This record gives sequence, C-alpha cells and structure tokens, in this order.
Amino acid sequence: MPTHFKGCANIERALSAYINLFRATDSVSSKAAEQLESSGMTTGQFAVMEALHHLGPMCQHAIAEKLLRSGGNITLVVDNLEKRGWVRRERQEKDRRMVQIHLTPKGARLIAKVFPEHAAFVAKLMSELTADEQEELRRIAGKLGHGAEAFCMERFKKEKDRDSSQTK
Amino acid sequence: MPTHFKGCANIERALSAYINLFRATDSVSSKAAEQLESSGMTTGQFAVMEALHHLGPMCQHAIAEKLLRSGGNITLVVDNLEKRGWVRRERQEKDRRMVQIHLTPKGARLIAKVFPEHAAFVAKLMSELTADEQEELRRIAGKLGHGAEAFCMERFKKEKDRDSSQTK
DNA sequence: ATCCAATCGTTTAAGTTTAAATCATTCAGG
DNA sequence: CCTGAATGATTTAAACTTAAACGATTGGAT
Repeated sequence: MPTHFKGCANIERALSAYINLFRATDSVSSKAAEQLESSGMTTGQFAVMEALHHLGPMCQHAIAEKLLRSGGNITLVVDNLEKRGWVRRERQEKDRRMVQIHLTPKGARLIAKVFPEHAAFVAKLMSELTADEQEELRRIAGKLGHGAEAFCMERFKKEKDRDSSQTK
Repeated sequence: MPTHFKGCANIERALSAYINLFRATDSVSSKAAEQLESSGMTTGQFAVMEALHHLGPMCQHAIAEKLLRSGGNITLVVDNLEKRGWVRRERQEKDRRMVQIHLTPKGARLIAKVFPEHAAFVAKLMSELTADEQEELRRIAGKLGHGAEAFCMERFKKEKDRDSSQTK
C-alpha cells in the first residue's frame, strides 16, 4: 500500500517540521521578550517604537498593518507609550480622522539605545546556528511565510468564486 | 575595518533569519488555529487533548510542563474541557495533591477524529515547502530550539555560580 | 511525633490580544 | 447642500496568559 505509507510519511515529516518550527520560535522569542522587558519595554511597545524609529512618523492604521495587529491593540500600546512620554499623537490637519504618531526626543534616544542592544541579543541567540544555517532558515521560513499567505489568498478566491456562482 | 563590517553582517543575517522565522510561524500557526476553531476547539484545548490522546492520563503538573504553560493556565483549560464533557478529573489516592486527567469516551472519540484532520491541514500548509526543505527546516529549527534551551541553562549556571560565590 | 520545606492545584489580579460596536471625519453622487 | 458609504481611531467585552498568593497535602529531618 504505497499510498498509505506515502501519506503517513508526508504528514509525519510536515508535522515534525512544524513542531520544531513552533518550539524554536517560542523558545527564541520568549527569551527575546525577557531581554526586552529587562530594558523596561514590552514587545508590543518595542515593535511600535522600532517601526517609528526606522520608518519615521506613521498613523496608527499604517502601524497596525505593518505589525499585523488590530487597530484597538495599537491604540492601547500608543496610549501606554504616550503615558511614558516616548511618543506623542499629532492630529493630521489635512485629514482629521488620522493621528500621526511621533517619537519624542526621549523616546528616540531610548529606542536608539535599545534597538542595537536587542538586535545583538537576538543575534547571539541565533548564533546557535552557523551562518549557512541562518541563511537557509531565512530562505525556507521566508518561502513558508509567503506560501501561507498565498494559500490564504487562494482559499479566499475559491470562496469568492463559489459565492458568485451561487448568486447566479 | 573588517570587525565592524563582520559584526554588522552577522547581526543582519541573524535578524533577517529571526524575522522570517517569526513571520512564518505566526502565519502558519494562526491558520492552524483558525482551522482548529472551526472544529469547535481552541489551540490550548487541542494541545491538552492531544497530549492525553497520545500519552494517556496525566496529572496537571505534567501537562503544564510538557506544553510549556503555567499551572494556572492548565487549570482553566481543564475546567473548560470538563464543562464540555471531554475530560474528567480523578484525584489520586496515592498522593492526594495530584489530580489525574482522563479523556472521557466522548472526548476520546472527538480527538481521534480531530487530530488526523488537523494534522492533514498542517501538512497541507507545510506543503508549500519541498520534502527536502521540510527536513532541513526540522533539523535547523530543532537545533535552534535546543540551542536556546542550552543558552538558558548556561545563563542559569552562571547565575548559580555567581550566587554561590557571593555567599562564600 | 512534630515541624518545615516542597509540591500540586486553585484563585486572583493584571496585561495582552481580538472582534465588534461606536463616534468622528471625509468624500462622492445626486 | 445632503446623504450615505468608507475610513480611522476609540471603546467595550471577552478570551487567553502569566505571576503571585493561597490552601491542601506530602515527606523528610530532628
């Protein structure tokens, strides 16, 4: 029964890769989060500050899209960053629906210090792998990430096709 | 200045691998969670049921350790599973501190049906990669995960050494 | 035998996240 | 000008997660 065996082997291989992928990410990112919090910053706060640091002032909608988070979440994170005096909200005159988020001088100084430290820490965690392995991981994980997005789009397309054929 | 360049390249390579790793995991696992929830089960519930399914009855502490979750979290998940009639608690007579968790017949039937479906779905997501890529991902992610644990142990050891030398 | 520390499960408080409802603003068409 | 759809931000409610405090139980040391 080759089909049975083939199916099992395929699924086992895929699951095994998935489990290791998940564990590795969990392990590394929880250590990264720990290090960040010892710098007095949550991962969400770091992500927003880092985006502002590298891309300049942004409105909340753009931040949410870039970080793959909900709008409500960004509102809360920006609230907390504002309380700490690291960012400020600036209502756009041109379109008063939008609020542009700026780093304050204090916030800019902080992220300029914390970002390289954090990057070095993550690099140290990743240095369990050789340079070649890191390259290969980057390539494969990149392919998988983009593939999963494509998978989603494909399903969405099918659903749309089905819906439109139903309405006929 | 070779050192400067080397450091930057190393950090960039490591960060790039980390970002892709994180994105890929986020993407795949959120789709996996979506599929599970369409089967009427949260990821936490699935993880506990799956552990019981493959390893047999376990006490909550063992479950928490295996799933890398807090004890309080397992208490809540088991509460919800119990409410749905999928597991039952059984106080150990030998050591009355422990509560062993058993699948009910209904729960066993459910996980026996849901697990293969979910495994097939995850395999389909992972099939964006070739068999060789999956093998390579499994190997590299495994190395990284174990390496990160070792990194943690190493730090722990250092802290212990420092503490014991302080008490001298 | 008694006390003390460790272990296990539960509860509580706090933080993070999302989806959904809501409010304000903009913009396009009649 | 008005109306209604679309967009951006906020608020709310719910779920999940953790750490810490707590109570019950065990086992070992004295």
